[in-house]
Amino acid sequence: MASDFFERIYKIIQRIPKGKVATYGQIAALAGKPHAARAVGWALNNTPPQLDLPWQRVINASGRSSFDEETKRKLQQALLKKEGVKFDKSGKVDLERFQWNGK
DNA sequence: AACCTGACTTCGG
DNA sequence: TCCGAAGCCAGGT
Repeated sequence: MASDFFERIYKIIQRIPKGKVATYGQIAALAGKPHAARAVGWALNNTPPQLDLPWQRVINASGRSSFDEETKRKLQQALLKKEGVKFDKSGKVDLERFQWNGK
């Protein structure tokens, strides 16, 4: 578990400012592995809750929540809305506007 | 080492 | 918009 890759991912996610979002692929790229989007998802799914990571700010390349269950999608959207991120009717985020620039 | 699964992404149809 | 297939990475249900 204690791989550098994970450490980098955690740090990167913690750098995402409130009111902004990032995609799995983007995080993977910042972590040094442009094609490890899936691994990022795996990492998040296995992240200890006590780390208090803003996981809600991580969404897929379509600007949507990747959860199957609607209850979880709603939760994620609710948390983001509270931070100022807006969703359209279909539950999509305007990435052009809310995606974190990486700085 | 091989095989499977997954909070992914991209391309076609 | 929706679905399937292929490519990619890490860990082991």
